[in-house]
Amino acid sequence: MHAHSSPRPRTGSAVTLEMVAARAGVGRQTVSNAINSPELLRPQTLERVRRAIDELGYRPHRAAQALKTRASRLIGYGIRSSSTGVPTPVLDQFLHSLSEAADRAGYRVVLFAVAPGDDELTSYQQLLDEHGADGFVLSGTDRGDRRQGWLHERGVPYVAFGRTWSGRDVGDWVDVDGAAGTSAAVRHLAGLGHRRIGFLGWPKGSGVGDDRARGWQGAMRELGLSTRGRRMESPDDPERATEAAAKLLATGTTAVVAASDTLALGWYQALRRADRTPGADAAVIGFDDSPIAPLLFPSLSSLAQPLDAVGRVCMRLLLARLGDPERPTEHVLLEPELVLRESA
Amino acid sequence: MHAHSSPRPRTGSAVTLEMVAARAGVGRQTVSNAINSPELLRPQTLERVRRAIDELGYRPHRAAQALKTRASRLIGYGIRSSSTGVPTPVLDQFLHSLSEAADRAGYRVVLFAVAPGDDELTSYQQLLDEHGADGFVLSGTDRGDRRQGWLHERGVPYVAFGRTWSGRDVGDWVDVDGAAGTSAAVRHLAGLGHRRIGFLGWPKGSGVGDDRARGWQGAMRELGLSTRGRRMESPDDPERATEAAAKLLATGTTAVVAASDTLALGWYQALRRADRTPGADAAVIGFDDSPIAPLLFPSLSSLAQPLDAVGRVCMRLLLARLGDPERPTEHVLLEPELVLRESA
DNA sequence: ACCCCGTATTGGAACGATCCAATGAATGGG
DNA sequence: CCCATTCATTGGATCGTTCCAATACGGGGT
Repeated sequence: MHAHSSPRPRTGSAVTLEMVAARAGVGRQTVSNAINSPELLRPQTLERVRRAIDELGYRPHRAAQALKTRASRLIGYGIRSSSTGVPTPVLDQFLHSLSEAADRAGYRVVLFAVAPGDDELTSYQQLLDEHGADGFVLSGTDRGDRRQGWLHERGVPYVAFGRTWSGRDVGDWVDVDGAAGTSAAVRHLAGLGHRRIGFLGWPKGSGVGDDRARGWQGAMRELGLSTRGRRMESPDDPERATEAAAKLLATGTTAVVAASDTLALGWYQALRRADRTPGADAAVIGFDDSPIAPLLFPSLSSLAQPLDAVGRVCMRLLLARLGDPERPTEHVLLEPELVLRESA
Repeated sequence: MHAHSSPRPRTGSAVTLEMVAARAGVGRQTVSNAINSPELLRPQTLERVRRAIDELGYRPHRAAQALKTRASRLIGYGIRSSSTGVPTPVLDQFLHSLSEAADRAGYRVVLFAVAPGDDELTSYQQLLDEHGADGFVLSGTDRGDRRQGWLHERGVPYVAFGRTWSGRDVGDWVDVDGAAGTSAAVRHLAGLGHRRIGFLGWPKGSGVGDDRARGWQGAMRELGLSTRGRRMESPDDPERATEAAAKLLATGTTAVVAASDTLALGWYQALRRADRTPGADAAVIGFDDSPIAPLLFPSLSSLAQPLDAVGRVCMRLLLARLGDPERPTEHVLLEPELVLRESA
């Protein structure tokens, strides 16, 4: 067993194609081919070049490649300026898987600050003009989002995490099927014997929220259960959510599906004020499986968005689009996973 | 009032220096100078060139710049592979402010996946060899972290969010002063009349945790309060935290400073089991001000890390280092902010 | 009028990769 | 044995910028 330190040379990073070529005793282009079209080389030559490459620790200079091939192998991810108040949600794990998937394909994710307000598009324009990205990933699309249309018009490759909520449905997207999630939640609660299942949602008008409401509604109908008076709305705020939950409780609702974990917490609090506790006889299922869910007492069942998968699929669609700008658009809906804990 | 659409031309992004030069009727280099050293031009020429630049919507091609200047104007941020289990914490807001600060300085943050395990350093090596980043930002430094030493040896510019917990203290870093935070928390609780103030911490050996414990200890001593039997340890897990908190409660502890919000939740739960409720007579202050803090009932007071500031300062130090590799290293400690809510 | 000097402006060369057309080597058929 | 044909390999030109050395310009001093 040899020494622990890797045998690979930690050469100073000024190795060029030409140097590798000299070492291997071949021409410059042959080395390039060894990397990009190995099938062109005679096996024996290939072997010799490959040895030279890793003896010298050669890596192609990305800027030089980008300049010649007109492709930066960078994917832009615009993060909206914090001055808009709310930072982009759940971005963490999504970015993680996105950038891992990108790496596997030889791409990288580059973050850029998006100017708030009217001219958020100029940030995209700028990155494009600079050739600073080959394509984009959007997230947090909402009604009236101009980015999809804008990018589409210009034929810029992109994928959105989140469907097109307004305007024509253009471009590739990946989204989580909120309706399928809430629908599964309803069926689970019904399986536990609940009949008076309510929905705690956001005010109508938000694409995401309405989608989640629809799943509850659909499942209730299929099961032959009445939805009358079982739907309450509240902004995503604990105090208001508690009030809305209290109203549901007053109508004899025994279980609730919530559009977010925050709203689910409203149900917790409403129960507590009524001197009851969440669980078998007063169940609740939240949405997003935020880090708080397992920490609550009792721990909160919730619908987890498959963010890892979303990231991977986004990158798959984007790469396909980069490879063939003319291919038909593709939409992918992924199902959230019902994570069962004590609250249901 | 003119039409809403911006008057700036949305030119296809193939504008080069040469084209601008032709339009302005000057030489190629003059345009370059207009951008990089405007003081060299006669005001009149400068004006003419500038007009040509934005008539054509010119932006320098970053790859070409990078190739010639040997600087990519990209900052690498390695995110560890998810297969290690826990995703990097609190990364969200930090990345946000980091990348905004970078943008303001004409830099951008590029994410790269770090191979887990032994050879995480090869990911850094690779990015360097490719000239894919001019410097790095690290976060989540812990004991036995080899990255700092490795980068330092090679003279690679970097900043760490998190001090060097082991080995020689090398390189620039920015960190949050955990001790100052817990110390402020103790003083606040003492100001409310508490005398038997406990500490709920992580097992000894983690740099961050020990630091937070130290602040509590120091403040207690200064106030002439005894710490005997008032410190309990638990991993960051609700159930175990509850047990530890229960022990503190049993010794008559009336207020607790916790090393994390999760641990603080343990105190909540211990109280609840004893049929009491967090608040004036049984206070607690958490750490990190996670999103859950305001959602709890009662809402949790917590020490918020100034992540926006950390991001900005990281970028400031890194830019300074990039500008002058020989400058003395700089360390910045920022104080967390005590966010008071119902629990204290 | 001449020369000189500083300021303003210029085009060639280079960064390190890939594209392309051309060359050299090897194979096979007549 | 030679030429045609394929296969393997090569060096020149190029991407768009900046560095560099050289040139053109405009006065001021003698």
